[in-house]
Amino acid sequence: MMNTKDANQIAIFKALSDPVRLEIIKYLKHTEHEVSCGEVGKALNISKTSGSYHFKLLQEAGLINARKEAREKYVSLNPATFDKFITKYYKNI
Amino acid sequence: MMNTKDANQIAIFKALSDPVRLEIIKYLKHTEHEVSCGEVGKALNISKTSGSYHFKLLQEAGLINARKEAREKYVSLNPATFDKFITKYYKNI
DNA sequence: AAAATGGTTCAAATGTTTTTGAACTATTTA
DNA sequence: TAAATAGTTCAAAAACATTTGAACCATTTT
Repeated sequence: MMNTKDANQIAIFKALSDPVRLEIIKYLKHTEHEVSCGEVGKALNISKTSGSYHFKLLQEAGLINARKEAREKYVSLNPATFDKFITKYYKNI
Repeated sequence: MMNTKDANQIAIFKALSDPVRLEIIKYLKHTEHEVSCGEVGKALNISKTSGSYHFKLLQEAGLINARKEAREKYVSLNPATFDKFITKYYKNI
């Protein structure tokens, strides 16, 4: 009764159901272009350890794109997932 | 940074981020017409206590409509919330 | 080369959600 | 009227998610 698709859907909904992660998503939505995890963390007052944890979850859910360049990790929203997934989910449930 | 709107959104995403509740939502999506909590619980093998808990959360998130008739409680999907909310959220984030 | 910076990882502590069983209310059936 | 049925509520237990701090790796700056 619980397949891989469901697991993905749940990962996405879980990712979206936390205030910190919602703030991150909002921040990324505003900025449009990619930003470093550090910038986001500072702006939203998240410790780097906690930030690391949340970015990982968002990444795993496919809600953000991440790219590591030397020391820094750059993240940006993956609008495709957020958008497409939701509509798709509602149609195929 | 966290308003009432956010709280509602989070309640909805939380509601959708649990396997049991997703099963319930799927069940309601299939049946189209209203069904009793007992029927759903039996079909999905959820204890009545646990069912009561999950139906309450879904209700509070506005994802289902519930109506009590004598002993039984009848529930049905509230497609408006599921549908409308998601699109709205993505546009106004 | 040393110190600083940006991130990750780990384990422990803390916090939140979910499940369970017992006790309960209200309604229906025998 | 007694027993059964449909749900709810409560508190405890179990499970899961999040935060914290210390230690770490790699890169950049001094």
